[in-house]
Amino acid sequence: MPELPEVETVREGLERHVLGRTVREVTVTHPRAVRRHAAGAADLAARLAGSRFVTASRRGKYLWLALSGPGDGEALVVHLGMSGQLLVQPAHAPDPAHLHVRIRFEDGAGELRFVDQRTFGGLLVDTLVPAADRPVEHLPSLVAHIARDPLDPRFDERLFTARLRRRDSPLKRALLDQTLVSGIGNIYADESLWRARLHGERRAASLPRAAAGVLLGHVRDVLGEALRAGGTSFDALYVNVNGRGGYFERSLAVYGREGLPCPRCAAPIRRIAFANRSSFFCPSCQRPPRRPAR
DNA sequence: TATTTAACCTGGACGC
DNA sequence: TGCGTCCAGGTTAAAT
Repeated sequence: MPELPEVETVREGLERHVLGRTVREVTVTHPRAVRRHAAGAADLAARLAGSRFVTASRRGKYLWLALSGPGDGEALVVHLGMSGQLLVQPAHAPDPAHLHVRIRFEDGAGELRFVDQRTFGGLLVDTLVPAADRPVEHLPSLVAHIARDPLDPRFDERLFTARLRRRDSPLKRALLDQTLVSGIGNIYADESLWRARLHGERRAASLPRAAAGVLLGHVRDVLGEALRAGGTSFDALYVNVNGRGGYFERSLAVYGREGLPCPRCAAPIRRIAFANRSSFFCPSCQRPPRRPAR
């Protein structure tokens, strides 16, 4: 399931394999994959044709390829959702299951394919606008509301801590809020909270400033380690552009480990339903708050 | 305004 | 074997 490390791994792959290449033709075989492109599949294809991909960027779990040529000032924006994959494959390779968008290039070499089993992901062409906190930086208008991620050199730690400590909501819900801090999904939220020995139901506003800083440090560590491992793969739903999965799942302490011993204290890991998700935690290391946030 | 909930979606796992 | 149900979860519109 793609979170920041997985999306960044894909971005790096795109940088290596599609930058500098000019789009010849785009074929959309599943309209849901481009549902966020309001003008429809034909318009998306027309906007991309003849344009060249010049940069591969990311904000949180969104990534985009800026265009030059006919699409100058616009970008192809991609969100992988839960199961989306961007694959660079030879044109003669058989179509994978759930292939929704195919992008062929003028050079006739390997094509870019968007594959998505659960269809939560998608593509669109969007206008680039100046970033609110740094107008010299441009990003798609769709992405403008997404906060910087903790690995971004321009991530404002003091602003994050202040905003976190104003939240009257559970800590884990705050970590998952992409307008507060981006790139963290269910897996890395659980892992970061475990490392910080904090329970996800604790009220964010109850966290002392120092503890918020420690938590952020653990978030950075978890994301950084996962990035170096090439991300986390479950059920083969996440792969990089070459179709290979990541290895970070071997390092998970709590996520998906219900009933198994906590690596720190050996207490059995518990799973609870939280915000329409599963939360995994150690009931011994991560004491539930006496008064959980709503 | 701030926060929470539900819906979107598919396929694998599981129970009967 | 076949059917029904549950579960996974990022985002956002709608509800509270």
